Order: sequence, then structure tokens, then C-alpha cells
Amino acid sequence: MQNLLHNLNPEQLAAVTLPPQSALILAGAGSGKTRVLTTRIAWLIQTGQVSPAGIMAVTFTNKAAKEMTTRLSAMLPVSTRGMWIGTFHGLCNRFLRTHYRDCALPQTFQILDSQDQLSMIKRLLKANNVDDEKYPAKNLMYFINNAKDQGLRANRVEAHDPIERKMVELYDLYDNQCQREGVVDFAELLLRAYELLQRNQPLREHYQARFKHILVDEFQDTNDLQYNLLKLLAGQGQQVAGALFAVGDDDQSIYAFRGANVGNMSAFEREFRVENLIKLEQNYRSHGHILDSANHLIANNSKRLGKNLRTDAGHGEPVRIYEASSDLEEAQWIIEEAKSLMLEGALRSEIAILYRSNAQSRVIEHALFAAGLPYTVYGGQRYFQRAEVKHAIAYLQLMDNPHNDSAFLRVVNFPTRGIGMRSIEALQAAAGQYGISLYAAVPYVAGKSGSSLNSFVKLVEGARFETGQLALPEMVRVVLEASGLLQHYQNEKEGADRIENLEQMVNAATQFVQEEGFGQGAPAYLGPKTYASVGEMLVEGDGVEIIDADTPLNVVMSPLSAFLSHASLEAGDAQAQAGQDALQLMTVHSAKGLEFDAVFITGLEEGLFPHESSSREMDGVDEERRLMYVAITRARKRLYMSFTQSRMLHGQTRYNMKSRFFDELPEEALKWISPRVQSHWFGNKKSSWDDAKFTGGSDNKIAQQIAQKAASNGPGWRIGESVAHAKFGEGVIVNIEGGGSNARAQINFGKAGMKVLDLSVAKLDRVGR
DNA sequence: GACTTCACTCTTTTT
DNA sequence: GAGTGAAGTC
Repeated sequence: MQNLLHNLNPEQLAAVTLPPQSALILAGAGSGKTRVLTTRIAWLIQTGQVSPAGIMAVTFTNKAAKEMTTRLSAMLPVSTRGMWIGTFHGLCNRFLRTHYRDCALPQTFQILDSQDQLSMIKRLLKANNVDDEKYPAKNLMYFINNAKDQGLRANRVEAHDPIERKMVELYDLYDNQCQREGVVDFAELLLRAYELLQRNQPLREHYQARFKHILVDEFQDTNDLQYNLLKLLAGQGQQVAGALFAVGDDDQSIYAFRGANVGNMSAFEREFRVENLIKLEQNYRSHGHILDSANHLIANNSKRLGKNLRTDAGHGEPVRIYEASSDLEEAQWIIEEAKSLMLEGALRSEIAILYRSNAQSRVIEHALFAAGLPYTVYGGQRYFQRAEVKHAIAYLQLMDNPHNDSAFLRVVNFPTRGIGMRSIEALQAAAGQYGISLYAAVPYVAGKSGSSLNSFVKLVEGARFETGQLALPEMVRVVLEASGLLQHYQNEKEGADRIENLEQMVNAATQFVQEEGFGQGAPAYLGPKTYASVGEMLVEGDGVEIIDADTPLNVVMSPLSAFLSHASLEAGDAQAQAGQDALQLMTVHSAKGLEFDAVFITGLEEGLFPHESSSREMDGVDEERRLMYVAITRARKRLYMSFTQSRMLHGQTRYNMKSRFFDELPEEALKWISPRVQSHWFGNKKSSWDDAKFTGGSDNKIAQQIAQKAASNGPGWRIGESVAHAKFGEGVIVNIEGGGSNARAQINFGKAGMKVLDLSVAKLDRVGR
């Protein structure tokens, strides 16, 4: 045990060895919070205070859960089996699978991902003749998820106006439809679990008694429903209360947009009468200048629990800041800097390029590709989200639960088999009339379309019959063939990648079966029906069935059901080119929890970072600032920031001002390395930018256009230039009209808005540094 | 019914 | 720019 606790600093040690009471650990970035969390679990078990089955550890991402499990197995001689370690969604899924009857779900219920949820809502709107202009599907989806995240069913949502009343009505219809189809969305997983525990006392008491220690990672990201679920599980206010050990950092709360409520931290402190509050402020990750920047920036947020990171590492290198002329040039600069880092010996995988939104990766990817540098993009199009993979999954879903209409519609005519709009409409009418699924409605459709539908049903059932005894990977292989998907893509010109992805699915299934402990040859369908005979079922209280704590996944789920859950819940990290040493590209959001020797934060422009939509939301800019804080604190040794004068976004060029966050960084930690070039588009003055970059492609045209426009206005002002106005403050020239003494400039003054000023009259200053 | 083309919108982050 | 949905053509 000495081993376990050595090398912990006093605060970490105190946190790890706290008595079994509720505790709140304020853990700054890079302060070793995962270490504290896992060491505490190990310590609790090694000191005999709790058995593995008494532990529940909740995270938000699958990555974090996996990491925790790995670290624990390294620390503990005992197996991590029996502990409940996972994401909120993963654990709730497991819980609902175990108690599917008690929460009125079919044993093979399936999970809708956001895509499926949206398409389902669209269908619902259509079926009910709702004007989708007035009630956009996305809004309704947001409305529903929001309600669920707060733990509210339709009958408990307050409607303030007719629009909301209608939305509530649709919410109810939506829930009914889900129930008919035997599908649940993400939020529903949590809400069902919560309601079941709420309603079912013996069950609740069983779990309360079981989980002596509940540990929550990234507590600042919990939403109201998740917090309430934790309260219920911990048995807050009860005699047998479990200890809730919450680790979080209010400065890293970046998920308010999906219902996260930082207020849960102070609510927790208050409601659980937390006496043990420990701050971890010693940072082991970043050099001084980087940490100073982070501290300085985040100090601009008002509502904070208060925390300042310190480090023993020296100042290190200053933060380098670069102003590029365009997004292309920004990418070029990143590549040059990355190359020189690698010359100094940096590993490619230790260099991260971060951006605010996924759309920004395109330009950088392009440049990296052209430069021949290997890179990996995280997030974005994930494996299980790819169209061809979703198609294959849909066939599997239909075989496990034919009433999943989303799956049905996805593949009923893909590959095409002569079932068109009219057949589908007839089918939907029949299904609506009898209140049944599309699959179940097939017998009610007569005529020609009826017979093609029938053969589709036969296809699905034939596949099920054929694969009845096969193991999951073999089953997947058969389905890929039988569905005609493989053949379809073989005939397609650009189908090679897709076929590869489909074949990859067999591997994914093989790996999954192994990792989850399903027997190598276990039939894909078999599993749940056998659990009663395994003797793992206990009966308590009013005949409530409780499968014992240690029941592994393979007892409550068939390999197929489990695999389908996995596909929805894990989405598959963009198939990481394992082993490949590559540059890491990702959004700031997905960088959370990671660290790199060198980090580039790109696109630091007003409107992009902070994002323009943030100014509309309450405390939106504060959240953007926290996001920036997360980005900065990812870096160990080197930090780069960049912004550009012009950027191609959504098909048009935009001219943004540099991000306000630059003004919130400590000047002494920064080094501005952009060349100060006034008019690099004019031929006479050679800029230090490589003019070669304008020699080809569409950018060349844009550059010429801009140069022409600028030239016609004589020396002085050009588009993209930063200016200052006595009244309006700082701005960026977005456009210049006319010439000579008539020249007028359209200037984006950010806070003061867009203005058109007469250049011969307006008093403008150049903004230099 | 299948397939192509065109016009249109919506562009933040994700379990 | 991409993805969607509607309309047009075979």
C-alpha cells in the first residue's frame, strides 16, 4: 500500500484517504485528478473498506472510463469485474437491460443516436401534419432533450404559449412512438433509470446498499437529471447513505449547451453538507508561461469557486502568437512550426492542433496532406456514424428488434429493391392506423408493393434464421452478404473505402466479443434468456427481480444487443490509426482530458472563438473562456495560438477581428511572431510570407481580387486590416467601395457593429503592436 | 420506381 | 460546403 500512496502530494493524499463521507475535490487542470480517483478506489479496496462490487465510478466519456479501468487493473491484484465503471449512459443501459421488465422495455430495446432521433422526429412531424416551418425538427429535438435532461416528462413540462403547448403534445407523441418501436434516446436511458429507482423502493434500496462508494469524474459536467440520479443512488438523506466522491473543475465546465449545470457543484456541497472539500492546485503538466496564461485568462470569469494553479516547472517557452493573412496561410504556418518542433525531436503524436469547430479542420487537413505529414482527426465522422456502417447496423437492428422504424426505413430500399415512396406511404398509413410498427404493418399492405415489402421481411427473417446459431462476427459477415450491401458497394465506383469499412465491422465484432467477455463462439442471439438458469437472480421485496451486482454484461444482454448498444453509445472513436505516429487534430471539446507536449490553438477570431452564437446565450462568453482555458491547459511545453485576417467559412470569406481572449493574456508570457506587413499584396514590397502560396487555386483569385480592390484605393487601407476608431473602437475592414476621395470602407467594429465610413473623412488609426 | 439535377438551408461543441 | 428535399427525366 505504501506503493499505492507514495508520490502523492499532501492534498492528493488527503483526498485519496478521506473517510467514507461525501467529498468534493476541486481539481485543476493537470493536477492529477484521474490519479486521485483511481488511487482512492484502489486504496478503499486494499484497505478492506469495500469490495469491488461496492464501487461505482462514473465518467462522461468512454475514453475516460477505459483509462480508469486500465489504471485500476495495474494497481490492483483483484479483478475490476464487479465494479461498475462507465459512462452515465453506459451504466444506465446496463441497469435497464438488467431490469428491462420493471421499466416496461422490450428485452432487445435499442438506442437511438442523435441522427436517428432527428429523423424520427421528422417522421413524427410529417405523420401528424405539423408545419415544420413553425416547428423545426431540430427545435423539437432540443426541446425534448432539454425536458428529459431536467427529468421532466411531457405531462410535467410547463407550456407558456401555444407553441410550447404544441411541443409538449409532440413530446408526448414522440415518447409513445419510441415505446411502440422499442427504442430509447440518450436522455431516455437516464430518465428511465431514474424513474425506475424512484418508483421501485426495494430496487432502490438494493442499489443504495450495494454502492458504498460512488465516485464521479468531471462532476461539473453533470446535468440536473444526472445529479438527481446520483442523489438517489447515494441514498442522500437516508440511513444507509453511500459516500459520493465528486471530482470536478468549475473552470472546465464546457457542456452547458447540453444541459450541464455547474451549479450542481455548490448544490452538492450544500445538500450533502460536504465537510471535505479539497483543492488540488499543484499543476504537474504545464510550464509557467502556459499556466500563467491560463490563470490570467480564467480570472476574467466572475462566477468561480476560486482556484489558482501553480507549478514548480520553470517559465519555459513563451506562448507564440501568429497572425496569418488567411486560413490557408495559417495552416501553412502550423506545418512549418510543427516541422521545426519535430526537428527538435518532438513526436508527431505529441503535437495537437485544436480548433473550435469541426469545419475548421478541412483546411488544415488539406495542407497536412499536401505536405505529406501523417495526421489523425478525432471526432467528426466516427466509425459507427458512417452511412454504410449505419446501414449494416440497421439490418442487425431489425434482426434483433424489427419494430425499430428508423432502422426499417434506412434499409427497406437500400440497396434498392423496388420499394419506393408510394409503398412506404401506404405502409406508414397502415402502421399509423393500427398503431403498430412499419414491420408489423407489412401484412396489411396489399398489391404489388405489398409483395416487395413481403420479400424484404423474408430477407430479414431469413437472415435471422440463417444466423441463429452463429457467433457475432460470423453473423455480421453473413448479414453483409445477405443484405446485398457488399455487392452494392462493389458495383459502385467509389465503393472501395466503404467496403473496407464494412469488412472492418467483422473485426469490430470480434474485438467486442472478446473484450466484453462473451464466449468466443457464443451465439449472437443467445444470452439474456439464459440468465435465470445461471442462478444469478435474486428475489427481494415484492418479487422484484434483482440480478446480482456482479452480473456481467454477457448475462443480461445477448452479444448482438450488446454490440448494437455499443455502436450507439460509443460511436467508435474515429478509427484511430493505432501505432501510427501522427499529428493530432481535434476540437477543443474533444481535447478535454488530454495533454500534449505542443499545442496549437487555431482560429482565435471573434465570432469563431468565442463563437458568435455564444453571445446570445446567458454566460455564453464565460463558457467560451472556459473552453479557451481547457485548450491552453492541454499544453505541456509549447503553446501556439493563431488567428487570421480572412477565413473561408460556409462558402464565403469572412473577415474577423482577433479574439478578445488575446487581451486577457499576460503580455509577458507572450511572443508575437507575426511579421508586421502592411501591404503584402502589393508587388513592390516583398513580404516575408511566401508568395508562392498564391500561385494556384481559388485563393489566388481571391487574393487578386482583394489586391485589385485595395490597389484602387491607393496606399493606405486594405481589406482585412485592423483599424481603430475613436468612437467605435477596434474593427476590421471588411470591404472597400469606390476609390480616391470617394472611397468608403465597410468596417466590422465587433461590439459597435458594422459601419460604413468615408475614408477621406473618418479618422482611423492602424492597429499595431 | 430509379436516378439525376437543382435549389435551398444551415451552418458549435457531443454522451 | 454539405446535406437535404423537391422536381425532372429515363
